[in-house]
Amino acid sequence: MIQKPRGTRDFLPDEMERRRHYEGVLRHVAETFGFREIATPIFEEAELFILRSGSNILNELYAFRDKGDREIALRPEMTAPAIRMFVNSMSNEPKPIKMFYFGQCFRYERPQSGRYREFYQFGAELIGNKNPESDAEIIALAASMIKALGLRDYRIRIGHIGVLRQKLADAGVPKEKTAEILQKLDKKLYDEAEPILIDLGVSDLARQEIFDLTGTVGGMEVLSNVPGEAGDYLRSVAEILGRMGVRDVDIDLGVVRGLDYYTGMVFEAEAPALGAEKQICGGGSYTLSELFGGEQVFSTGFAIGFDRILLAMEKEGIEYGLRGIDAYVVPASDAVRGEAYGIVSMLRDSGISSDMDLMGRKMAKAMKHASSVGAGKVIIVGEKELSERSVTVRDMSSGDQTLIRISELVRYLS
RNA sequence: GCCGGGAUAGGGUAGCUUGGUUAUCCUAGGGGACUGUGGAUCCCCUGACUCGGGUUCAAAUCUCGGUCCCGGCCCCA
Repeated sequence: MIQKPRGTRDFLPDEMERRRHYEGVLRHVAETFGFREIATPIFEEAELFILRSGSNILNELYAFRDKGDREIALRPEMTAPAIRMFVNSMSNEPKPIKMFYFGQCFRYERPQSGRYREFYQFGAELIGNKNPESDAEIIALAASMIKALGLRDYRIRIGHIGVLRQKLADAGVPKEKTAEILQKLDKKLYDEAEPILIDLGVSDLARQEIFDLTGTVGGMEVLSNVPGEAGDYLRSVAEILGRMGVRDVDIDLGVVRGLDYYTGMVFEAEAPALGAEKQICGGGSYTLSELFGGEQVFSTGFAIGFDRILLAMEKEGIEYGLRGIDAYVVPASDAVRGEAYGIVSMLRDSGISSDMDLMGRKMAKAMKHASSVGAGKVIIVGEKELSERSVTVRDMSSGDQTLIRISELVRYLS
């Protein structure tokens, strides 16, 4: 038997219906914020992703050479393709450009809980300007999406990469060491960061300031302790979020994100119930367009790990009720089967989802089947009813039955 | 890439320690009883030891390797 490749999944109809439903919830929220959907290719020139993330990502990329000798990679994320698209074809559109996307991405990693080689991301990018308004808008969108899904236990943490980078530079940390230190700080591994800083000759005072900064965690009020431009900036973001009624966010200046290209505000959301792979959303402000041959344009965006957030919802016991089918048409005998085809067809033409027995089952078995496919109503087509140009409509949850004229059926079921 | 735990019908499981009849039970699916009414009962049927090698008279069971899954580490754009 052929198995599916490692780290991939099949989605059976029940699961797919649930996924499509929540995907629709996310789309809807994005649209209410004035974002419009885009789609980009599932594969791109590998170079695109290397430009964004550095050549070390090649290890985790599904990359191959195609028949035309091109270096191709399955997309590992969708920010770079979105910005490439912007540079290629949207750079003269009125700003800000608000776009969102949903689709699968691929990473060659060891699969574990909430981590797959083929996974789904829902993301949004706001291209236009670097200002608190844009950042607040993006955070508000992310917060609204998570809320709309019904997830309860999660935290959104907002930080600012600029402050920390500046601080490290001022303290004399060379550029090539910055990433390593930021990585330690991101995980709050102060014990491991300290000796590196000492080696680099960073003073006691500067080290203390760095640790204090990354340790600035809490509600919006902790921002009053943050000096300088970044402090003012985040206070503006917080102010706008407050006006928008976004409450479920915290400040954590230790949020660092992995990448060099983030320029200012960064944020993450996590669902603690997920364990090791608990991050459900990540984003921030950045510039990428200049890397892809365009002018430098400031953007801010985020991506939600769709699979993870669904997993978190499942762990919280949030259940999705399957829709089932509106009507199931059951001929009472083979003699009236022909009439039943006409009725099911009439219902379908009117937009009422309907099905009928294709297995040649007798009535009792057909009823049973109607029940197992979640039919709301069963339309019993029998000789007795037909003689009055009617059918019997049985409500499957109550068991009540009514005689309805065929000419009235569509109206009755609508 | 590293450490650990797993894999028995479509789903969930017993059996494995101590190798030995036709591999257990539940559920699902198909058919039938009920001759025009589902979620009830009864009967029948379908359907599994992850794959490959080794040990053995004999392997679901012991052993080695592959594959996949799960928990964690690394990484996480």
